[in-house]
Amino acid sequence: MSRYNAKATEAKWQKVWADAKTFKTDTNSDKQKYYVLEMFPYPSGRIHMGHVRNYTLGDVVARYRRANGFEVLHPMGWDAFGMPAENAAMERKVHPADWTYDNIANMRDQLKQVGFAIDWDREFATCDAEYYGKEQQLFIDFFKNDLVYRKESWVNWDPVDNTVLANEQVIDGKGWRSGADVERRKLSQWFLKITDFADDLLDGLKTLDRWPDKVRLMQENWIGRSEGLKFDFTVDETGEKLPVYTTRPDTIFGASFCAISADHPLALKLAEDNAEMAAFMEECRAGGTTEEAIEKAEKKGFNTGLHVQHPFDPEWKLPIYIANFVLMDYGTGAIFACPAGDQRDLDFARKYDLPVIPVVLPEGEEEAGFTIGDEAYTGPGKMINSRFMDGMAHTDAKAAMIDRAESEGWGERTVNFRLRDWGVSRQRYWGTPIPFVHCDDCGVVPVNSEDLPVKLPEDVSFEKPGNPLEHHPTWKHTKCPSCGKDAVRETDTMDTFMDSSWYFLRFVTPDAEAPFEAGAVNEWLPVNQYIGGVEHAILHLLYARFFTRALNHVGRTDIKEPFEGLFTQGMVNHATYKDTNGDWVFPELVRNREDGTLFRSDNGLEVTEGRIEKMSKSKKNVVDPDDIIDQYGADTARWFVLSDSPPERDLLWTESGIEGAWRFTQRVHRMVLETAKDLPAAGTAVPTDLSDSALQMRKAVHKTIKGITSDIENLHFNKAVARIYEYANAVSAKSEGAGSAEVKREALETLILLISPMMPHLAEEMWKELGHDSLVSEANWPKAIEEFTVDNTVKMAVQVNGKVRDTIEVAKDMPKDEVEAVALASEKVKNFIDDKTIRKVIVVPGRIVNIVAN
RNA sequence: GCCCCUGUGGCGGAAUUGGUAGACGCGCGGGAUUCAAAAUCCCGUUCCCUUACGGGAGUGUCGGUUCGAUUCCGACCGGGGGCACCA
Repeated sequence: MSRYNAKATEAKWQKVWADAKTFKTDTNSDKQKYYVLEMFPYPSGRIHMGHVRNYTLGDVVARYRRANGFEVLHPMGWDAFGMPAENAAMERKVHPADWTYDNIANMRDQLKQVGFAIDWDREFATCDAEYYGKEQQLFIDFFKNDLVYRKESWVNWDPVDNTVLANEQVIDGKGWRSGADVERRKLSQWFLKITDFADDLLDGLKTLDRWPDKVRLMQENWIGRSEGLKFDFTVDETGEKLPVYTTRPDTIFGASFCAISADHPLALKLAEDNAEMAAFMEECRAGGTTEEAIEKAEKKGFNTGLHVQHPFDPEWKLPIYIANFVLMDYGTGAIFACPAGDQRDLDFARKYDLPVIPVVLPEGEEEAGFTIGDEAYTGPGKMINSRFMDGMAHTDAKAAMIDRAESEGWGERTVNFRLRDWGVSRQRYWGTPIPFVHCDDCGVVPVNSEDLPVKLPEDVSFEKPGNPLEHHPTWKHTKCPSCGKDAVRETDTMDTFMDSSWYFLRFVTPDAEAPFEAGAVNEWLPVNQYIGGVEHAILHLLYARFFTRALNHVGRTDIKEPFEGLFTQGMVNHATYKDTNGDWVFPELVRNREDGTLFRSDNGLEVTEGRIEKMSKSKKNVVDPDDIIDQYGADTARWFVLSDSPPERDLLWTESGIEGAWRFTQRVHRMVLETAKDLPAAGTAVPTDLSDSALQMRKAVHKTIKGITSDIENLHFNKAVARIYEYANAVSAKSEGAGSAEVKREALETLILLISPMMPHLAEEMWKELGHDSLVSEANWPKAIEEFTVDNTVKMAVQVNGKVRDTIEVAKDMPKDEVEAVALASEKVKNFIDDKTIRKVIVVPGRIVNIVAN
């Protein structure tokens, strides 16, 4: 018997599907709709195993839903704008567009080889003017609805390359290319008012019950809603107001200083004639801006010499410091500090020798001896040293303080968010141009919609540092859309997260004149199952949720949430290898010696195996999907990425694992070919009279259908794979007598149907081998016949004092007392009860009997 | 620093969510087939004691709740992730 030729067979069926447009979606179908989407890829050049895993997961869902009668939308596109294309342009002198479209062509070919059930007719790239022109339209819509504004904002500035750097391009405070010290600069930039939706984005999380809890929690923390008190201090020396926000108004009598951000207006004003202070503020700005950097940095301050009056005692003066841990973006950019109740404040107070007054007494502590050492106390407790709040629980004190401030009129209850508005300006070429014009007379004016898209100029140079749009000779010179006078185009382009915030809408009606057709979008959205990496848990998913709300707000859709179900898959890992020179070695070059040591096949150097890590080019622990498909076929690769690990966890890629998967594809092929000729014709009914072994097999068939169906519904693909292995063993078992041939056919056909979402090419080939003229991709998902999924008897463990001593097989519906009698009758059990007295017998029907004796 | 996740044989992982721990796969050992190999098939495989029959221990560590804990609670130890211009 010939072996299964995966390569030829897979190409054959891919052509059949493509020619027949098997996976084309009818947007206006009457069938129940199901939208399954994997996060679209960045066209980096070649697909990697992470892509194979991601798109295979989605493909199983898509094919499974199709088989269950849904009209499935499963599209593919390209997240095609972004920095790597510009880097390639600089390094290799290729145009970003050429580089990107070449990469797309490559990756499209690669993806098609894996045999995904995708409607390729809907494909687009976000760098198509056709796409980003619509995005510009939406941006102008948002502008007209007051969701877009401009403000000054800080950027990382590379003074040598004359360019704005992304955080990842700043390494130890230096520009990644120039090595120059990075400066912070203020630029006028475009923002989207995501904060308008902060409460709604938070509330919406509660409705997303098919999202991982982890992702919802991350978003919740990101939005960071807090309730507190906002009030004005009075600056003692000047009488000015200094607004502060605090989430701990209960600790106000523990206040020992006031801290303001280095970007605070008061600080800026004071620094005008204080060079030392200005230098300190510069130093604050030079530090990292990430939360981590701020939290880890040493707490430093600069005494302004000014004071504020305590709100409850005008004679009580608190010094005002400029501090490096206070952010201008959060709250009012000014805080009062209670060192006893906040670690940062405490570190600061110790450093500058400021008072530390405990105000919250932990339970079990005596007020008399209680002091704060090196650790602030942030937990619950009773108020002390706090006048009218003394004795209250700290939470009650917080409410009482806010109430008092409000009734006395000097402060107000305030909800604050950590979430900041979304800065979408990028000073780069390869992105969606922001469709605005700067006119001396009319100000900032949107481009007229009939003039969209504002296309990127093609003749650009990356020789000069900085934004190519900025120094293009003609592109930015235009006429004002409003008054017609000479004017200048905006040269900022949009954050690529804009592009990925609505692509899932465009897929529904990819040829629409408008960005999308609302009617169809309202029918198809939200996406029923969205699948992608957890690295997008916050930004992409939050921006997409915001964008969807914004579109709803401007009247373009009826939907609020874009993704009903979310699944975040794990990474693909592989062992790392290093040779004796300390160079990383590709796994394909590593060979085994008899004694278990490793060497390089190309130069014979000794190799040691290192840690298991995420596949990455830098460590060379990568396996190229093309090589795997070439060697084993796409089905084997698909089968392997589905097996072994739960999809939400990391997958360990191993040579032996992929070989195991390959053996199974061969096994299925062999099982069908060896047996097909002896089977009754396709469509033969299974008789009701069955021999014992035939009945046994039929039960396995229907139990398996039931199990696999539930596994796939719950995305437990690794369990489905394990169950199919078990099932294959059952189908291979001998069965003879009445009905055995008919059951064998049913069993084999079921096997093929069940693997068809996972190994579609093999399934197609075997379906034909079993005598079918139709495509298995068009076949219905098998239905379990309930009567064959249940057994009349059940095996139960019998424990004595919690230890299993025997198992009994009893009728499924046997009453408890009878089960107990059977259990007690067991010789083995009797031996263990011995002369002990039976105190209690617990019978859990169908599960266990536990006899407690002593 | 803060927040979150995770820990089960030699390995990846199952365990109907409080009810027989180790399904299934990989690896390993033994056997069959073969002139031989590849491929394939069968048997065994948590650890310790025992020829066997059996018995004991066991889900990172230490406690707790329970008739019963991989599962729930507390503390600790190890590994991983996120923290605003990478996408």
